[in-house]
Amino acid sequence: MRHARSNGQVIRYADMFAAMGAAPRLRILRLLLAAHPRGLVAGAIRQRLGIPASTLSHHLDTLRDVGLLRVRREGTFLWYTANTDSLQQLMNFLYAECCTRSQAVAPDRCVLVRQALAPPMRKVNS
Amino acid sequence: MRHARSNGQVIRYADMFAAMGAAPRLRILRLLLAAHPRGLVAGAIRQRLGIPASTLSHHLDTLRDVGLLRVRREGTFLWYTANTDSLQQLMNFLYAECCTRSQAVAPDRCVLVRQALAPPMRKVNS
DNA sequence: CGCATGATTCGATTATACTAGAAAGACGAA
DNA sequence: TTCGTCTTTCTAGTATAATCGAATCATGCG
Repeated sequence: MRHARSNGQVIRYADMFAAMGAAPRLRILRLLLAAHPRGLVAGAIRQRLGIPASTLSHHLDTLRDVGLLRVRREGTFLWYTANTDSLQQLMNFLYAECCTRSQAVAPDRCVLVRQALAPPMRKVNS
Repeated sequence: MRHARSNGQVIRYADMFAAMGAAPRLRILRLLLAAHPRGLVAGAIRQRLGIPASTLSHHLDTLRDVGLLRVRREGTFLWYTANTDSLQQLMNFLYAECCTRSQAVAPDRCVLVRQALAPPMRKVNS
């Protein structure tokens, strides 16, 4: 049944949106994207955002549970990185819903498409 | 202070993600996008998704509060439509974080860019 | 007005999420 | 092994969200 899968997909993306739907977690994600692909150790995130360690750990868990983060250990440090595959899927889902399945948002009004279509910028002095 | 604004923007997008972060609401949004630009009356959404009227009303409120929905009255009916401006901003935020501010996701791995770059499909018989 | 219909608000319950101090686990170095 | 550091789990309190029946509001019609 094709519908069952599509149903599960909606739940999956809803979970991802929910994980991003809290300011502390969205900030974490932004930080990790800016630090990509190296990522950051938990302590560095804690220090930059001023979040208590236990609170941060739960937020990282939430993001990891939905597949938005990956983690690898290096000695006593845990390196967190954004999972770009998931983010890509999420963007494509959003684009599909808004611009493909419907014409709600015209494709050429998305930054991505505008950039792809635009002639390369000329660098200007000063 | 530039930081304050960026801070507020993060909160705004987090709120939008949170609103989409529940399966019933994401389904509502999908439905309204598919029905764009006409939208749907509340009763039609209720019937299609099988949600009790009062529950649905709260979900619609949540989506409207963050600016993802618009509503207009026509007689006793309330027509709900997706707010494409907000969705566009949200997509562009996501793209900026993933592909511009960082190179986490290569721009050409986004459906949008691929579509814009690809040569037009040739229509095939049968 | 009196009534029917569409939709929201009220009221209440239940469930889930957020937060964070304290304790415990994991690892490396001496 | 003992210690120190990094991080997570435990525990618990508070807050917010989800749900839905009943009551209410809004509108149009006869």
